[in-house]
Amino acid sequence: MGTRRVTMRDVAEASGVSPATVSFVLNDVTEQHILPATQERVRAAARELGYVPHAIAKALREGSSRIVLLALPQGIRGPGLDAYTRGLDDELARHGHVLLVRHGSPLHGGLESVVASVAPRAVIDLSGLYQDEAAVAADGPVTTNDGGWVDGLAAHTLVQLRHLVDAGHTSVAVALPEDPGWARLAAVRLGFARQAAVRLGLAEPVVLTVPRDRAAAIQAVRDLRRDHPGVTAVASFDDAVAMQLLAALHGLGVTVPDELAVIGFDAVEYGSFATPALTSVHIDAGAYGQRAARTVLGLEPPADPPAGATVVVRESV
Amino acid sequence: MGTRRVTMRDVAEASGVSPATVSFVLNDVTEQHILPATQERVRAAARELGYVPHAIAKALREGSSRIVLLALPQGIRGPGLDAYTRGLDDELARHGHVLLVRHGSPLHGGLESVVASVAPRAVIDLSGLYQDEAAVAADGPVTTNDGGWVDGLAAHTLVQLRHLVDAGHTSVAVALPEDPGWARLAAVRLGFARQAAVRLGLAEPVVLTVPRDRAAAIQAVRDLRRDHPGVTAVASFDDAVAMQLLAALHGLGVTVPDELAVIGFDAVEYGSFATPALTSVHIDAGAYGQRAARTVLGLEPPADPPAGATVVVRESV
DNA sequence: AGTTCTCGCCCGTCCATGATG
DNA sequence: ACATCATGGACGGGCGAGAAC
Repeated sequence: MGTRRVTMRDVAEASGVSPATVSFVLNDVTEQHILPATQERVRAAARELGYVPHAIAKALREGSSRIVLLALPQGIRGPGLDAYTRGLDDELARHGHVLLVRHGSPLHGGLESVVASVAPRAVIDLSGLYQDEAAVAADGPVTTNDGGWVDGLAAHTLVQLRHLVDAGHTSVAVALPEDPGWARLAAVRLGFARQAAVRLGLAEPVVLTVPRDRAAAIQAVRDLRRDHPGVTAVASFDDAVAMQLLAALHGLGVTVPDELAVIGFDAVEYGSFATPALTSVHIDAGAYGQRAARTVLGLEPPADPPAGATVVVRESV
Repeated sequence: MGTRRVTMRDVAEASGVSPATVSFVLNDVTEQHILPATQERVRAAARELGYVPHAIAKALREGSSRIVLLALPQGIRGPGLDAYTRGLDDELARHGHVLLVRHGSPLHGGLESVVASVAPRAVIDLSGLYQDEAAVAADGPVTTNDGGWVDGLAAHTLVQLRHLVDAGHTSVAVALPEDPGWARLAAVRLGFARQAAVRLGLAEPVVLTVPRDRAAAIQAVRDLRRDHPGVTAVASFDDAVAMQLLAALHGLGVTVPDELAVIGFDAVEYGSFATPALTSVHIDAGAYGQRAARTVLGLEPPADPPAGATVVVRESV
């Protein structure tokens, strides 16, 4: 119980040297020449005593902890983001850092106070991607040190639309969620979709906002089909929107994919349980996470751009 | 750029007192009487200089940071857990603490190294709930300082089964995921379901393990119906399993809920997009999170037990 | 020159000790 | 002698430039 923690001074005493020497040995400071014999004694003592460096003391000295903070909004999820997080974590671990996630309620004074009380080595703030409409107006760069995650979304959106083109579609709609919490990201993604349409020689995509309410969603789809009868496929913001769409189309008696094709984004597993099973875009974001890690740590990011996205072909396109 | 951070000594100098006095004032130490006029001067100086206490130094002194760490396994999600996290976060914020989440890969040496480098005030480790089968064997108490979250699951499982009983079912099955990552929690939940069955006067529930693979899932359901024709309802481990089940039943041409009713757990939004829309159990875990926060902070947890779960009635039961 | 040590620093906390009226 | 108000400085644990052997 009351056993005080083992400090460097304990190790120093046990091995008959000064704390400074212990520090040099345990940190492999090459500028400082320590007799191999001494090194051995120090290491042995450290091992025997079970010395563990005190992270807080180290952080005080170094000015920041070895934590990297990933700020995410509440309730934002998805396979792609999971992969991103994993890639980030792995690469950080490789360099002795730890990834901690802050699922930020915008309450609580926001990030600053958290950053102040954690003193992380770096912060990757993705919460700007998911702001309410008020914040959407001021659209500067969404985020910077994300390792290209947001830029990657552009490429992935291209993959999504290209699949529709490859399936023979020439006039498509883009389905966006109604939720204001997604407004910022929805706007970003819509921009990417427009760019992709241009590159693919498609007509300007029709925008379909899908309401939460089931009846309203059905109405929205009905309107789309009436106003834009030429549209034969819908590229969805994500799989949740796609599945809402599928449900609405089922309600309307529209067959998928024959009368209207639907493709999701960021393939979730449960998409395969829909009827028809949802075709979607699988995003392997691990490489982006790794890039982000190297960026925030000030290391050279890998030259080769990350691998992109692939289409998970099921039944809805 | 090179502006050194503002320290307590700067504030002391600016207000003509010693650092000690600044500390007493800013921390509202009542044992130490400081002239109100002096207090005002100190506070004014702190405000003007934009003094922010250095969290790491404080942590070094206090022995631990004001971080509470929530350890979760990779990829574990759900509305209930979200609510739990939010309740936890809110209550911690109310007491000047910060919740940080560690989405732990069991690699990276696990929690210990993270704890060592973060020195959190407390750790709530829910990762034990989601271990592989090897770890399942040694089933001690799953977790302790979770504010009753796990115990709550027992109550919620009772709500789930009770809904089936209220709908007139007398012989039910429990659907569990095949994924070994869920084995531990599945075992726990199955235990709760058995207890609930006893309390409700139901027969011992039949266990249905639902394979990932679609064809295999269909086969499993077919077997269930052949071997246990008396079973008229299935209580699912979670909504994902329930939706798999729905898909399999659709494939078999079994009508839901007439021939077989299905109820999910931890109502996800996309359950409403299934056909038929999935009836599920909504878990309001905020109060559990709050309890957990108070527990780990050493405060008195609220006497009244948290509100339970409610059934989201849609179409599948 | 080759090794090792002394000592101040990082910054906030709080006990023991003053200073003042 | 006695509150009341304020301060010096050790401490937590690791680091590393410069001094010392």
